[in-house]
Amino acid sequence: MVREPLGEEAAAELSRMFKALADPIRLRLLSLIASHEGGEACVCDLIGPFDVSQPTISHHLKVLREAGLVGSERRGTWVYYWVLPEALAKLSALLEIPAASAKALA
Amino acid sequence: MVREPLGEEAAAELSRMFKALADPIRLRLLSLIASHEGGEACVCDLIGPFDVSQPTISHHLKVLREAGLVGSERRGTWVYYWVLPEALAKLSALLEIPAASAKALA
DNA sequence: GACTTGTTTCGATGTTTGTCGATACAGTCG
DNA sequence: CGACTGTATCGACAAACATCGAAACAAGTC
Repeated sequence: MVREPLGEEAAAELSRMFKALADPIRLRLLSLIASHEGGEACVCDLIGPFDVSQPTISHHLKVLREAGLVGSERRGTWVYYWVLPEALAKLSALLEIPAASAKALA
Repeated sequence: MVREPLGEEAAAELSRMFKALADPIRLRLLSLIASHEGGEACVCDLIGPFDVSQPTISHHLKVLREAGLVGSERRGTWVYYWVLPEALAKLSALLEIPAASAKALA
């Protein structure tokens, strides 16, 4: 982010991922999934903690899935979700601003 | 994010910051500012690269400012913007998922 | 003070997003 | 097969957002 001025296409793709994170419910969902034992959680684990309806949770999970932040799979009756660490790592790396480029140290 | 299931208030605050990043123009603005020499840039430097009107750029800068991602100051005729590294570092740290919590390694 | 340039705010408009209830689909168990 | 549980999709609606042009504001110059 500091070295390259970030081309239009790259910015468009990254903004899609950040957009998926730009909702408190989706952030909490992601956190619930990541902190769940085994690194995965079924939808039934994810509905209780929220005040919104089940279809709404399902919608948010779809947004996370289409953004490439989580994977999912049906196993029998339940659908399980897990975090895709590479995607988060990509965003995390982007936001690491070398101290040398901060204004105060320039 | 992995250890704590991320409380409602924390999620709300973080989602506000991610929302500011959830737009390709704002990502490119941030990148332009961060990569500009001296770590800061005046608005006049930030208009050229985009196809949108100048008020729209000003609006996006306001969003970044209110999200606490950049600081700004008027110096004579021009207004300068710079990145606030602590804010980005906070988000970056949040997205660092320890490998141990990935599904495959659980 | 009047003019000019750089920047922000305002009001309006079309689009996107979050949410819901109703419904459809998938799998399990009698 | 039929009933039941878990999950996803659909259609609708209200709220939020990106964008623009016009207008206001700020600082410098004549």
